[in-house]
Amino acid sequence: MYFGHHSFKPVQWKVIHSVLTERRDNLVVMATGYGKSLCFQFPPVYCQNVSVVISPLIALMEDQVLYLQMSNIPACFLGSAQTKNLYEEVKRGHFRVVYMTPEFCSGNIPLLAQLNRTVGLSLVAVDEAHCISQWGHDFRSAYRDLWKLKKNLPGVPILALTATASPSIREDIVKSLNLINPLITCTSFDRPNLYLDVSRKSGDVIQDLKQFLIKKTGGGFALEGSAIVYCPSKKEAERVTAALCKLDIPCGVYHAGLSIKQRRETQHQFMRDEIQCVVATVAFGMGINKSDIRKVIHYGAPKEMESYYQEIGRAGRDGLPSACHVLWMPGDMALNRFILNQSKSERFRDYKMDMMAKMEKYLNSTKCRRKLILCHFEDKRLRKVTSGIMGSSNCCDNCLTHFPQNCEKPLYINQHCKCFTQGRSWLSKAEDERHRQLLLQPNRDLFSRELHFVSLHYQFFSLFVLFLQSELYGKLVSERQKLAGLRDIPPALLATNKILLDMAKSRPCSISSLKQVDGVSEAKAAMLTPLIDVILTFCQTHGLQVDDSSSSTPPVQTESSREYSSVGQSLPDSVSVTHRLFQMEHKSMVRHSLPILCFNVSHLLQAQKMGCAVDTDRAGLSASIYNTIRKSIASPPVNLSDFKAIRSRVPEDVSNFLLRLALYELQREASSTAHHEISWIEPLVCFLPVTLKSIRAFY
DNA sequence: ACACCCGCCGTTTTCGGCGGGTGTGTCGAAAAAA
Repeated sequence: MYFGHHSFKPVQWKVIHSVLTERRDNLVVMATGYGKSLCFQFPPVYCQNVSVVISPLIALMEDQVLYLQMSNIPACFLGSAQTKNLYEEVKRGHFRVVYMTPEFCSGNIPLLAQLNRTVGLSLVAVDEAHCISQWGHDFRSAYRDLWKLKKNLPGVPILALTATASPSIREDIVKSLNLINPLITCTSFDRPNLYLDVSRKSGDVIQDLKQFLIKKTGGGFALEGSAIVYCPSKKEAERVTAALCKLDIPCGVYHAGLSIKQRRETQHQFMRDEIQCVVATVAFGMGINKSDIRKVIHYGAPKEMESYYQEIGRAGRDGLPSACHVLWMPGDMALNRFILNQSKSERFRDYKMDMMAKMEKYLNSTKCRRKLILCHFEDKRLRKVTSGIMGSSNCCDNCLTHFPQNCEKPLYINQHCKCFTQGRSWLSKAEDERHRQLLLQPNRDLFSRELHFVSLHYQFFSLFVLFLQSELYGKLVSERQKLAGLRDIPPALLATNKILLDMAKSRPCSISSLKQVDGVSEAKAAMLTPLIDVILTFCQTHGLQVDDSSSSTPPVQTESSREYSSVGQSLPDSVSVTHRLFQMEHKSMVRHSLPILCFNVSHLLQAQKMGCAVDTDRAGLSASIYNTIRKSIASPPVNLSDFKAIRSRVPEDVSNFLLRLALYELQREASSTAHHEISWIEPLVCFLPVTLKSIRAFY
């Protein structure tokens, strides 16, 4: 099986089905990361013939060929950069997928026709089809010649694919390629894990960018995760690079003024995480297939919504939270205008000026940025895409109304929240293994703040509960790095972060269970075998069960995991972890502290409710408190499930947590079957061995 | 349209102001040059 454990997503299946059964033309507008490649890679493998894929960039083709070869699918590319003579092999049908540039394609239509007669073409795919409209007028006239395909290969379905196309561009694509009655498929343009914001720049690079940097303990600055900084000109890119280098941030520069060798080197270093940041012009674009980019910063106004969306689309492809910042000043528009004025075609110029005006409107807008972007791309006749978008603190600067404008959210928390002052000092100490214990003091202010703020903290602290999982994830990442280094390929090509995350969750311990992970093919599974050893060692050390999800292989249990699972078989992961820490590992809790959302002790209550033993005395429920509670609800008698009524009778200094703990005990005593939902629990402070890496990996 | 560089001027020696000139993004193919 070539594609391993791939369940087709509905849209992928719809497209593939229409190509295979109806031989119909398709226009596919598919969100980044949805998997549009599968639409043209699967049919030729299934039909045992060949797909021709038109792609604008040689680097892009090289990447995809490498990826397919790793999955044991024969693939190649044809064009001026191809040094080998592959024509005979192509004609013999040796390759399933043949990539080519539009220039090569329009000059070699007879080759395609011959291929169709001998081997059979399952389809011709035009990848990055927005190039037809975006560049077609000016530079890539070859894209405009692709109408020849339909004329010369009448029976072959044409598949136009893109991740960025507004309705007018979609129309242009259909017209330019001469598609006949095409099936038009659009997935949502929404990228919920991207936070968007816009602010003004001063021109002082360090002052402008410092807000996105974190201070290292030994002095100097660093970025959190990989980042791209887009600049409007080559000169500006060099200036920004120099400024970041001054701050000791490992970064590289990328623009068309550099030699191919230099550019390759920068991209290479970036893909292998040898540098944190690439400062670039728009030259650094397509083919950047790095899934863990955490930040895309535009240092200068983007030209238009299409390119902006494409550029920010490079962030957070692994689905983890990422941020996209624009820093601009009105003067930036002048350069964009100048460049546009170079164009001879008046119609083209007018169109682009229009697009630029839209961009400027976006930059100045106070409305939800996500909605603005979606409105730009969605079809007016199908106005439903934006309906599900709700403003939230994770969405954009305009939905983050209670934070000061022009201030980055995490930065704001770092600077203004007392709780995080401790967090920061812990982070700096935690570089040292011996100090990796966490005691966060509570802060009552926290609760008087708005709901968004509390939810932010919830998001942050709920990550602690996942610490074991993220610890394993960190180990898998470094092992992948090692493996990729040995093979001299980009780490993401070996396994995306998404795959590693899934592995950290399900902890596969055999090739067969590894193949159950979405996106792991037969060939990939074989290459990822060393990761299984990492998982096994980790699980043994931490007493974790392997093969957490349903798997054909029987799970291996260690001594401690058996002991553990015997008491809490059906507990959710997070509850199990809490319960184990408290009950089995005797981690201490600080009693009578003010409320803090660092560790959800409702897990303890949940565990208790599900029949697990909880040392109530150690949790703070002394005999005297227990008796006080018992007395205060005894006369007149009150329904044990009426928490509100009970709360009003019990002295205020007894926390909700202790009260609930006592109530469960009382209920158990009374053999009552009445249970009630826990709506709000005061969590307590506790020690938790969280590693630095685990927090960084998730936050 | 705008930023930036360079050289000149005036005045009086070390530098600010001014004005003119220049540069300002990207793609692959192919032909021509080295």
